[in-house]
Amino acid sequence: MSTKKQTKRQVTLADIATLAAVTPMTVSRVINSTGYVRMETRERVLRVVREMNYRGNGLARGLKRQRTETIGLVIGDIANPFAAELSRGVREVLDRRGYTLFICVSEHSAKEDVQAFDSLADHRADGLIVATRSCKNGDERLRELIASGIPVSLIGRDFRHPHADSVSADNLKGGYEATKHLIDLGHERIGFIGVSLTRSLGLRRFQGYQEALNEHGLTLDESLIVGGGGSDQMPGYSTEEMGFTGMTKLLRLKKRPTAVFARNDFTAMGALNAIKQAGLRIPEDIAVAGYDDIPLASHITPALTTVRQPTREQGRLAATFLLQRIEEDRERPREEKTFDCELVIRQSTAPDR
Amino acid sequence: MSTKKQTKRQVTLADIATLAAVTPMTVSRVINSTGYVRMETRERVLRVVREMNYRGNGLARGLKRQRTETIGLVIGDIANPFAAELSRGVREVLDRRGYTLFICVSEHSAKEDVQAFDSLADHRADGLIVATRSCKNGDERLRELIASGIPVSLIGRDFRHPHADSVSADNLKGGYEATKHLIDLGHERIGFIGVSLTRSLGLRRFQGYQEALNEHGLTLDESLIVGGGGSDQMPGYSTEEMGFTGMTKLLRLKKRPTAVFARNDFTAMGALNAIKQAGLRIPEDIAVAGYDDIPLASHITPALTTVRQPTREQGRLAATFLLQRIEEDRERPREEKTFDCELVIRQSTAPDR
DNA sequence: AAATCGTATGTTAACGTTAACCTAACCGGG
DNA sequence: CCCGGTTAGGTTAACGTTAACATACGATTT
Repeated sequence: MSTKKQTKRQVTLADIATLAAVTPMTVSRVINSTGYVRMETRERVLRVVREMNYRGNGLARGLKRQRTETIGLVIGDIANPFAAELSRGVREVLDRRGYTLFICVSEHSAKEDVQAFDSLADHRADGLIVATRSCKNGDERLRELIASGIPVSLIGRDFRHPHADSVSADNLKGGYEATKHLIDLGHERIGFIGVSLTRSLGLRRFQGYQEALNEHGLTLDESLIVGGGGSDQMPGYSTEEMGFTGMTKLLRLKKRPTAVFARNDFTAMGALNAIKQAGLRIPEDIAVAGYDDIPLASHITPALTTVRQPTREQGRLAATFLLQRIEEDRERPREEKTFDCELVIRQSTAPDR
Repeated sequence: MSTKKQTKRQVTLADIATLAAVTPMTVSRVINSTGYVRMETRERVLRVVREMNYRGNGLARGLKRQRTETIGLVIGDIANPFAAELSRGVREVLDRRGYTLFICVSEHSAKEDVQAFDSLADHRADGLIVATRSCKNGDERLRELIASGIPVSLIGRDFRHPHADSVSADNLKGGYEATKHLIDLGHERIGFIGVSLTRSLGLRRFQGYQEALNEHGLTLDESLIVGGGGSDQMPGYSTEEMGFTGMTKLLRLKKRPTAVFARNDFTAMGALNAIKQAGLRIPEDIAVAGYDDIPLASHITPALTTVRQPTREQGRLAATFLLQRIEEDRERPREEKTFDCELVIRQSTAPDR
């Protein structure tokens, strides 16, 4: 009835108990719907709970129960549609099972990666889903956390551990397929935009590109590999910039490529733009393939040929693995699943000439 | 040295204390670098801490200290570049001050909005930053949380409260400016893509559109208002679809518009695509303006005329307000700031005819 | 009529950490 | 040689919740 000036101390079970003339335990029972409580008592308690605007203290509850019903998701780049779709898949599963998802963003820096792990572990999340790129410090800390008993599920992270489940897409094969598609169309000078030759050669889709060239008797021309300019850790949203400058560089070559494969769709869109501004046509003059099949890919002109990975499924499965480990057997050996990617052919690729 | 099978019970301060032959309090002092501890003791404790792979329990610490050094950010759509940029601004400030950010996503549903608030409140986040669209239930719960003493900072949310700080951009003016720009170019039939006339007329940028038409003696033609098709709550990433179908509808009109203003850049890009596929040129046949200035906007052909809001600044300021309220005066009256938007004129708009 | 059972509570003791207070040794100055 | 201050700890009692156990009473069952 009267609004309390409850600014200093929070309302506790004990406060409710006093006002409802019962013990804290009874209030606890009412709130959690456990044990026996007489209907009349229940209602009296609930009335006070509402009147006092009581909020349970998750810290105390978690401390006592030794679980928080909370899962942490660590992603590298929040602007990335891939991360968005992933988190939807994760949430689909968690929501149904009554878990809350907290997302931490590490913006692709190793330091923040470790910080994110620590925050979530310290707040006693019941489990972690990690979707950031591997890095030495991060992997090291992850190993410690797993050793200390926190269930961990990995998505597309290049890190194996006997007690961490792992989900990924076969990006090597995806990169291979996209490149093979271009080769099958008759292209022989195929550029790759988005890796720097001095680092980040671990990128799976780039390895697929190399493999496809190899297998089809084409030699890798280093002048056709561009991108990864400044930092290798740049957040995804600026990769269209990389696509643009990379493509611009390729267009200035004496013998420019007739096709390019971009490390992701944003990069591809930057490339598309560079080609258009140079007055060339896609796919007639230069064919372009991307990776990820972001929603926009089919909504631009020309629609982008790209590689789709089952992103939401990866999120769902990672969450499912994690919950199994949490609720069933924390000690079981790791589950692992690699999804196939699917080449989506649209209008941005066509035969050479 | 030897790896413990620490799977059941977590390592606690008391465990460390026993092994280091001190009391838990001393270990606590070492870990928090408070009070007096002899160098030798400190090192002995730290050695055990490392050996046992000890992790502090944030729940217990938070319970005791009555603060968790954690801030919750609630956003509606994780795929939205706006949300991404916002969270960067927030994080910039929080990181510097030693706070951890947990992000909750509510996918634009009222129920999930409330759930997100509750999760964060129950886990005793020290404060909340709310960047979701207003809804009745959400506003109601927010009021309760604020009443129960949780500091809240709002971003672009249509909800006022005497004790919640608020940051926003003047989207009405932004919508007005964009529309005026089109009018100044001589356009008289200007479409709007992205609202349904039966609901969501509260959209500020649409109100700006209406106002601009009014002030320049143009009558609002309802057949030029399209979009908002199915759910009004659709996640942002599918809005390019809305732009495409909306624009397609406009193109089929007997008297089609010579310019369109889209509610956001994704919608604008969908519209761009529809126009191109219809064989028309931008901006010669139809001028297009978007809203938000997402990174991609300047990287497409034609580069998109759009309205930029200082997104990162909004995040920074919301976080700053929140920390002030948390650390200085929880009772102070609300701070409020509305940022100006900036019309960014690129190649997608040109004079009529 | 005693034994048994289901219902409706209350009591106690943690969960892991730390603020606040207390003790004791040591050091230099008057 | 005693006093006050610094250093290096230890002790106690919470923070808010709940699992486990204990109690009490009426209703059956034997």
